[in-house]
Amino acid sequence: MNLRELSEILGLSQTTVSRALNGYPEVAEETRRRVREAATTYNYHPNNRARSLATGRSMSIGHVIPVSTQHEIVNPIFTDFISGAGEAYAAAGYDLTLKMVSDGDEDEVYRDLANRGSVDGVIVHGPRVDDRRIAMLSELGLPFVVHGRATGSTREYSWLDVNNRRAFYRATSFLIDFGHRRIGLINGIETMDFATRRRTGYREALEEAGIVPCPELIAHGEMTERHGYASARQMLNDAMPPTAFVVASVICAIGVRRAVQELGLIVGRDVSIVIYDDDLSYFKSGDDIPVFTAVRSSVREAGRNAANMLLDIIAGTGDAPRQRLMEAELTVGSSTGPAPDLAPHRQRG
Amino acid sequence: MNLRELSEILGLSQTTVSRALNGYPEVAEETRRRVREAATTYNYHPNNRARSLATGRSMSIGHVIPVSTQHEIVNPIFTDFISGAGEAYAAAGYDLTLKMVSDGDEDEVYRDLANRGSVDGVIVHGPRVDDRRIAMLSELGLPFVVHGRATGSTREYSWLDVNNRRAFYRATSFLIDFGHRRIGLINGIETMDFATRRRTGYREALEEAGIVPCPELIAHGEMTERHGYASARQMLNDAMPPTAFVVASVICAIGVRRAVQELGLIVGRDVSIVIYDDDLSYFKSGDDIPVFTAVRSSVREAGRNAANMLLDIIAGTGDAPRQRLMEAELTVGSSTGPAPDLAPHRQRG
DNA sequence: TTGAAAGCGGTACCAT
DNA sequence: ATGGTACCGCTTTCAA
Repeated sequence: MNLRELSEILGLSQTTVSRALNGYPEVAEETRRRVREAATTYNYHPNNRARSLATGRSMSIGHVIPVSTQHEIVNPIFTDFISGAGEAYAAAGYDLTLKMVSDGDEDEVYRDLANRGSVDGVIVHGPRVDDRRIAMLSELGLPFVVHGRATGSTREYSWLDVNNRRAFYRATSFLIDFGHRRIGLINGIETMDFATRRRTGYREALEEAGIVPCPELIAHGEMTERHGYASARQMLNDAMPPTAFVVASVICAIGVRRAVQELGLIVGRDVSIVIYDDDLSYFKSGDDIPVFTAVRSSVREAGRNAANMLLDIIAGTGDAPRQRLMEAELTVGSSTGPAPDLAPHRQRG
Repeated sequence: MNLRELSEILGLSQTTVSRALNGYPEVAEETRRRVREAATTYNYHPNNRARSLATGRSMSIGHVIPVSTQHEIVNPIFTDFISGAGEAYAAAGYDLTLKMVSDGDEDEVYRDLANRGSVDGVIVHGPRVDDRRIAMLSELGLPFVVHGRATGSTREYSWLDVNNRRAFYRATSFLIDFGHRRIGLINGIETMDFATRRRTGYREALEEAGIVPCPELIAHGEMTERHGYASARQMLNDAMPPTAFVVASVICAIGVRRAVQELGLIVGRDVSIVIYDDDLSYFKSGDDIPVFTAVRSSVREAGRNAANMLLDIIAGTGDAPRQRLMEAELTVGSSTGPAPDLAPHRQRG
């Protein structure tokens, strides 16, 4: 059933039927009622492609997810983020076009999206330090919002980010306040922008307390159990081992804990662990971590916010780039027991 | 730059230009060369929407992911599956439209997708036992492939699945062969079709060995650490505790291990654990599991296969429903130590 | 308040 | 081998 058929049945013009269905004010209420009824009866649904062609808007937003060929993990936080964004799109009648793209081909994917008009805007995921995609998208004229930020980009652009620097500043300060002086940082991949911000927050906290950051106590890598294990193991074997860790993901923390245990140390007594993770849903507030502090933010909400930001931009409600920094939530305690004593227990040597 | 403009520049008709660009044989090679060159020079890209309207194909595939409102977890295997499917789509010039949809609205989403012609086919994710979506999609006439199966559906339909029954049959038999008689099953949510198949495989292995399956040794739930912990804990506190567990996810297994340890038992000595997981990439072959057997299959490959299956169906290369069962891969050993002795160590009581 | 008709940017049939 | 033209299904001026 298409518009022409429906209008013929009703004995009205396509114009009127279209207007009635799209809520134009000049249609008589009685006519509108008839049209709506007929649309339901005959199960009429406007064809998306035709509408898109006529209006020039595709009513779809692109999400481009970099899938690294080296790092086999597709970050699950994308899933939550997108799920939040999806809600916003559904409410606004937009579709979501997903592009998983391996490292090299990214530019082309964006160009293609813009050139072929398959989407009205894009959300950029996983920005790297000094990400060149931002300049490219600005030039393409395709509206976009970055999930995260790209340090070093000279242009203005729209983004939504969690305050990673602040979260890690707080997590580190938290440990320092308990008396820790040697604190290891198990961080993400160094080229990712969020990892550099986290490191900055960590460093700031140390420096503020008069502690000189020590390169051996900072590890970068993919967020896996193995990375947590290997990094912690190495740090703990050092002449001056850390008494605490700030860990950038729950999964990593599991590895850290294993390393600690293998050395005959006890988590929460000999070594304290503070975890940051964008999403702890798998662990229901860190069930598996006997001693922990979780700094958490709602990824789903971030997705919804970013999507709405982009829809606003597309609607042209304003031209200036929009920025939004979400603060992370700090939770202290363990769901499996009493709140841990985070003070360094004794000096080992 | 659109087709009309390009053809005017070239002094050719739109028809010829279109044919040249789309590889029709009747175009003179010299003409084709000129056209291609001009297309590059003027950065011409055909508009997707217009093409879709003209051809009647949207060149997009829908993936509908059920996002349960109760269970806050979005299964990360979707991510890998979709990433594999994305490769297939990219190669075939298709887009991927993603719909994350909460329980209630599913029907409407499929109807909408079909009615508005936004996609040429869909992949159905997370089928439940006797899933009504299959009947609905058949009636809608929208080509679809199910990732998994729906027991109880009377119709023929296309699907791609991992042989869950067989994987759990093997995992269970494996433990039985080592002498275990009381084996706990930590399974997924009961209404999910894959969970019932897994349970069937587990039961078959037991029955074949003359062991009567015991309801207290079967736990269903969301695949979280908490579920693994709580279920294992309860089973181990029973008068007749299990000497081994078959666990349906790595995350669950972490909880199982915690439960075992809390009771002063030792994994690999007092209690054996066999894990099945669709994707172990987070753990790099189960780093964190000192004793394990992983039955693993490549989710990404499954996604690619399912996508190609659907594209075949759409291309009409055949009309009969296609089915494909992928066998899981069995790995025995631990990356963190020697292959474990899986025999039950001693009788506790 | 309603309708006629000109697009939107391609594809594909029918001529030549 | 190339061109003319009628669509595809909807939106949107302009006219009545």
